[in-house]
Amino acid sequence: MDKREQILASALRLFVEFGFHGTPTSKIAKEAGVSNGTLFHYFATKEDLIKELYISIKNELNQFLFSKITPQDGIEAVIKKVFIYFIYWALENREKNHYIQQVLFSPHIFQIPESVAMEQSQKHIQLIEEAKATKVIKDLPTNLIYTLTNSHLMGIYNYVVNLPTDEQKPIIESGFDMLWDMLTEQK
Amino acid sequence: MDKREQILASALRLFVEFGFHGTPTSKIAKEAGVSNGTLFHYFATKEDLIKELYISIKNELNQFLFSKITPQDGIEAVIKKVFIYFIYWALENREKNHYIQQVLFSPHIFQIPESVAMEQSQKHIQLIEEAKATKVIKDLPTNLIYTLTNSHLMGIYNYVVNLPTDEQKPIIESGFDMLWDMLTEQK
DNA sequence: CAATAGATTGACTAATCACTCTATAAAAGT
DNA sequence: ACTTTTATAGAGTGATTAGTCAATCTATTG
Repeated sequence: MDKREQILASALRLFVEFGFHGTPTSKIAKEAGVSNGTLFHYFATKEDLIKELYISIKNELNQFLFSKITPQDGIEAVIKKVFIYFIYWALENREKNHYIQQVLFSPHIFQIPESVAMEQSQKHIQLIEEAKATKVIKDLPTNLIYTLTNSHLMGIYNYVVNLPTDEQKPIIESGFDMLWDMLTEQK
Repeated sequence: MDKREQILASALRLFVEFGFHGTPTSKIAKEAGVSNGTLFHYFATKEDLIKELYISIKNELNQFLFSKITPQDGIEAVIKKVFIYFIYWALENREKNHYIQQVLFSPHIFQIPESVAMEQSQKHIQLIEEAKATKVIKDLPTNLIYTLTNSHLMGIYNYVVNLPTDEQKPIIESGFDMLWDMLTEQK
């Protein structure tokens, strides 16, 4: 792992444990095994570090999610895969998931340029639009569906994260079914 | 408003705008119109201030929610009222709602004693237990219902907060219906 | 009214921290 | 081989900040 990544990895661990305030750049550098100066060679400011860490995690997550879908998947299968694999990713990458939330509810979120935020949600928005267009799901505002899906995901995650591994799967599955029932017309 | 409350009010505003790190105690004191020393007379540490602000907001919210229910309300009506009024409270108290989330996804949350956290969720848990016992809602784990309800609430709030006032009500209403459908047996 | 307790002030301090700067080493380019 | 660029180190710095303290002011009480 190169120094830049080493720094990001240490920053992640420390920010999640001690918060942005509670984590001096010196401590990050130390834990990453680099000097103070090196940290500022890669990241001009601490704020930059916070921001780039957020962006890199988001990108990693998106790449992971969309690597799981195959061309022959129908829209429902795609959405289900994105849902299910998000939970598994979050469970395997708890710190990263926590970090995303931490930034989301902090003033640092305003440092993320609108364009970057858009780019990251774009593919998800497209999925919803497609599902709406093909009448698979209800005709609710796209943003409402997007927001509700995200919060439902966080809800399921928050519950299963405290469960023993073997009890997680059924909850995750029925978690998806609940959402799906909510988004599709009742027959 | 006495000085203690003045300090809490200023802290709220500044913490939400600039974050915990970005808000020096001196700035809080200044904005509250008290001296530095006075702030530390009421709150031994900055951490204490963060913690007590959180607890006071949570208590205020709970008191508000349960003041809305009347003895003749059935369990469904009670749950609906708690749901709907939470959204209205959050819309009227955006900073307070934001602050709660901010603490929730920060390391400061670990400063809140377990007992206080329990006390605050207890009444909500009881509602769910009662609804389950009277077979009004599905027999899912209470904690799962609690978590899903909370995240659904946040989802609805996040959506309606950007809407013009007159478009909020129908979304909030159908937001409740969606949740209710999810939690009750399909007929 | 005297005495005690609590409230308030603001200057002060010890510590911390983000970031700079200079020096050197390594890599890349020509 | 020589020059330029990039990477790394780590001591140093100026600014900031949480929290202290001694002094004064303001109720409250016996």
